[in-house]
Amino acid sequence: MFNKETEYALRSLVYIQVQNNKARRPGIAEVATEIEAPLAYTGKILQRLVKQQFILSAKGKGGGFFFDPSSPEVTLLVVVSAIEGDRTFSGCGFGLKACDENNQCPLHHKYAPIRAAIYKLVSEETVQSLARKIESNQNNPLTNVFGANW
Amino acid sequence: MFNKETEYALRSLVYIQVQNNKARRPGIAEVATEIEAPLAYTGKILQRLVKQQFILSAKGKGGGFFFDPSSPEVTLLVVVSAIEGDRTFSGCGFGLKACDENNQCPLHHKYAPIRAAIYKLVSEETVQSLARKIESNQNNPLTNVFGANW
DNA sequence: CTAATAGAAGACAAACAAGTCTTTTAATAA
DNA sequence: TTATTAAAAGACTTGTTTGTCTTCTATTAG
Repeated sequence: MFNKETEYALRSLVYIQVQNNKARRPGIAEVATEIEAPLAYTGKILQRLVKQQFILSAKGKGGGFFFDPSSPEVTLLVVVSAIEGDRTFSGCGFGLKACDENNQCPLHHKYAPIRAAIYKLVSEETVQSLARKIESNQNNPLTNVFGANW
Repeated sequence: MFNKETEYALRSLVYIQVQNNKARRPGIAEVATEIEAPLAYTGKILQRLVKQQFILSAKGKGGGFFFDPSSPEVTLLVVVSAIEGDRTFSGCGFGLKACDENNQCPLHHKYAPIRAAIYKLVSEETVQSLARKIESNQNNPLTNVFGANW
C-alpha cells in the first residue's frame, strides 16, 4: 500500500506517540529497533519528519523525538501525502491518465468506492488514534503485534 | 495500485482482446501506441506474457498477438499475481510483518474489508469482461477514455 | 571548559524498477 | 530463395527507492 519510507515514518510516529504518552522521548536507535527498520535510514526519516514539523527533536543527553502536545492530531493522510504525494489516493486502478467521473476507465465504477474507502480511512485515522488502539491492546498478548512493551 | 509493468500488461491484454474480437492481431508497435506505453518496453512485456501463456504470438507478415479462443477468460488476479506476486492483495496497510486474524495491527479492522474488496474486484473482472465494457462504450464519446477507435 | 550524548546534514552506494538497443529467429510473399 | 515483416532474446542503460557512512552541530553533566 505505502512505500517503505512512508511505512517507517508511520510506524515511527506511532511509536513516538505511544512513548510520549508514557512521558518518554525515544531516540533514533530505540525507534529503529522497535519498529524493525534500518538504523541510519530511520535517522534520515525522523530528520525529515522534524523538518516537515510532524515532530520536534532535542539534541544531546536526554534528547529524542516528541510531539508538540498543543498541536492537533495528525491524520495518516497528511503524513502519507507529505511523503509520497496524493498519487496513492488519486490513481486509477487501470492506469489510465485521466480517469474521473466524465472520463471513466472500465474499472472505474467498481474501483471508485474502494478508493473512497481508503481515502476515508486515512482521513479519519490519526497517529494518535493508532497509538490509543495499541495502548488499549497492551494487555492482550495475542493482539500485541509489535512484540514489545510499547 | 499496480506497478508500471502490470499496468502496461493489463492494458495490452485488454487492447489485444478488443482487437481479436474484430478479427485483428495487433503487433508490438500498434499495442504500444494505443496503450500509450514505450515501444521497446511494451515488446518486452508482451514477450513475457507470451512466455506465461496469457497470449499467443505469430511472427512474420500478418503476425501479432492474440488469445487462444478456446482458453477460459483470464482474471486480473491471475495476471497481476504472475507479474508482481500476491503482495498487492496480502500486504498490511500499516506495514507490519505479520498482520492476520490472530495478530492484528491497529489498522487491521478497518483495512481488512478494503483489501477484501480489492481481491473480489480482481477475482471477478477478467481481461475479457473489461474488453466487453469498452466495446459497449464505443459509441459514447464521453466515456471512451482510450481516445481511439479500439 | 570539556567530555559524552544525540540529532542534523549531506555525500555516497546498493538494489530494484523501468526502459533501450542490437542481434537473432521465424514466417510470409514474391 | 530472397526480401520483408515481425516477434524473441538478452545485454545494456537510466532513474528511483532504499539504505549507509562520515562529519558537523547542539545539549547536558560533571
